[in-house]
Amino acid sequence: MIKIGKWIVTSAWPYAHGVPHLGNLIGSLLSADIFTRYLRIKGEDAILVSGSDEHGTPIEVKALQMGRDPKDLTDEIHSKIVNMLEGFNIKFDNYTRTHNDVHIKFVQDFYMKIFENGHIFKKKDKMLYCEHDKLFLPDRFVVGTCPHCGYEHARGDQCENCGKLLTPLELVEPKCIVCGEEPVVRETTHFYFDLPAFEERLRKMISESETLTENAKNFSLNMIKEGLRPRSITRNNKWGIPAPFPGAEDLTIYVWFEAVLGYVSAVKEYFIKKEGDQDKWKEWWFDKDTNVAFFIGKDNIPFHTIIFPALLMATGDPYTFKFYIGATEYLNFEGKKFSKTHKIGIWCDEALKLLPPDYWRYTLVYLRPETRDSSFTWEALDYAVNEELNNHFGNLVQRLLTLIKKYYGGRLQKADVKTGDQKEVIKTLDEVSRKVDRFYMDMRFQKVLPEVMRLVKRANALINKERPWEKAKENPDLAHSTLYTIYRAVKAATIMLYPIIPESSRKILGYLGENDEEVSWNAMYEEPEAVVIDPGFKPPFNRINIEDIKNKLRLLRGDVMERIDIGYLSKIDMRIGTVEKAEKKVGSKKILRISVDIGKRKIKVLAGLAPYYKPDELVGKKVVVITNMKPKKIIDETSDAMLLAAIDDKGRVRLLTPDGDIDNGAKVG
RNA sequence: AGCGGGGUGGGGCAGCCAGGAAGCCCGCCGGGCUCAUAACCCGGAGGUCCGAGGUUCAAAUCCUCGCCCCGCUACCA
Repeated sequence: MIKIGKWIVTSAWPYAHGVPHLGNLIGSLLSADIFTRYLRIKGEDAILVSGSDEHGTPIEVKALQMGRDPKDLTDEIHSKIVNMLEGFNIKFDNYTRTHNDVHIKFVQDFYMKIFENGHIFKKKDKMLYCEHDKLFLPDRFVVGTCPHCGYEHARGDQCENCGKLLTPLELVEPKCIVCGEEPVVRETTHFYFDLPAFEERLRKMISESETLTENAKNFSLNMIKEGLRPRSITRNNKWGIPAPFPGAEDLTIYVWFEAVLGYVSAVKEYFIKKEGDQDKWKEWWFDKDTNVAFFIGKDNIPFHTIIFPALLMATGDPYTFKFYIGATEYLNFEGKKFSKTHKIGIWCDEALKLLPPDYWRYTLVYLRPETRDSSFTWEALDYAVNEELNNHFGNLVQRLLTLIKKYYGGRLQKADVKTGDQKEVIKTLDEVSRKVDRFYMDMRFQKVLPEVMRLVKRANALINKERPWEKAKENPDLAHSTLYTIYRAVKAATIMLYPIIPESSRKILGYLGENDEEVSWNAMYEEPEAVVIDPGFKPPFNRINIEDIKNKLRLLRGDVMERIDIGYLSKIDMRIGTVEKAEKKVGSKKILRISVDIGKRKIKVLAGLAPYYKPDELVGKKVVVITNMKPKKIIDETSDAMLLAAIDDKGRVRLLTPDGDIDNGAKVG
């Protein structure tokens, strides 16, 4: 295998004022994880770093409103994000934060160096200042009347009504968004980065880049053509990294210009923590052959193609510019933008309470907005998980394992391909793996899925056509080679999906008898002499019910569930009954077999109450029974009804019982 | 306004750069199979490829004009 060199993989730093939503996840953090996993199974040397971006006005204001210390607030949110990453199996080598000593010192030294190199200058500016909150107000913290159309709720940067771009000073009757009072104009001095000085070098760097996409290049070159402007790099915030320049005692570095340097400082911190080496990071960042992959949203492209490189250039240090930008468009939620205030969307912490991480990871890749905005829909989740992951892929795995276990005692010797159809499957495997390899390298993860599915479907078709369950007796050689071919296809599909669904892939590889910790891309081309499967295999995925998940989400949020009408309720026949007999079902830990007298007849219920009630406690108790449930088979016998019980968050279970005496058979409603 | 993306059977998309019989997935209709989680496989119906004009032996694909959708636009994180 050809090694491409060292890789630094990073993602946009989540802003620490809340837990990211599914759109943030696929755009940056998850994509970076997938790419890194891909590089590693290909044998590449990669480190994955990112962190929480915790400075800046929004957090300062939020803390102010909550009466909390900003650090205290970001501590909390940072740890939530860390938990969330763990939950989604997103494994960073260093997931850090901007309020840490290594970063703070790095940023100050970095800007001091640029300052000494003469690329930073001072300029006086007029800004709105809120005397009540003692805060300079950035664009979006001011609202007022639009001078063009008279719209009263125009924001400081743009009027949503007429679309014109504004500056806060143009607003008629401006108001502070925090307290509503009218701010005053104040003069402040800020430090500016001389971006235009780098126009030529940037143009050269971008147009000569062999790693940036056409799209990113054109977009960036266009901006340079329109002319770059100096950018102010300081703010009046208290919550931030103090600007190191002489005469900048009251200023902090503007978050944008500070957080990006985390890409470098997080690598530095990684090597300090790992090897105690202060300078090892330079072997990575100062190596012209080190590849740097950024996973960001589309709005962030110029920052990574223009501003960040210009800053690196300004230091005079030999930074690598072998940049790969994996920019995504936006993921919307059922056609609308994610919005916390309008409760549109799903947030990562909620998502983990609803489904296993791999189900989300697969669905998010399925929806990954690579060429245009896409939209999360419940139908897409349903399709991705139930059809593709479960019915096609999961079921194929289950079929293969069952066939090997049933007809070959769990051990399959190597076999050569025997039929044209088997040959076709292997040919598909080769084709698909080549394409998938390219898609990963080109950061087109979404395209991986239909390709792998093509192989999976071919494999399913081969089983149907060659009928190994019947040929195992009449033509064992044929059945044998069919199964070995399927085995190769399944293993290949599993490895190709590993970066996307790592937990499940590892599990499946374990079932297939691959017990290595390290997953390797090349293993998919190997043909072991014998395959010994794990006899304890289980279906790798389960079908999900979308309505249940929606309801679970409503419960999580404390929302009311879907409204139903009275007719719906009247279909449920609930009766009062008395428990007549109760006994533990043999061979089950949880199930009790209960007979309930409901007046005119007796009814049998199998209920999972053993952990909560002793059989004797139940006898004689008045309970509520749903008598018209469809019979449900539990283990080896059927249950004809259901008892109503309540369960709380602590996992306690209590049966419902009527208040006072009432006859058995009384209708509940 | 500027820049970018897009308009292809009921829905979602590929194909367009390097013109040559319109493809994939879902849905729908019909059939097969029972190894597999009512899962799997096969077949069928269904399209003025936004409109108009042009280039060409040949255009979804190239050119011109127009219509319609969506996103981005840097001292916002």
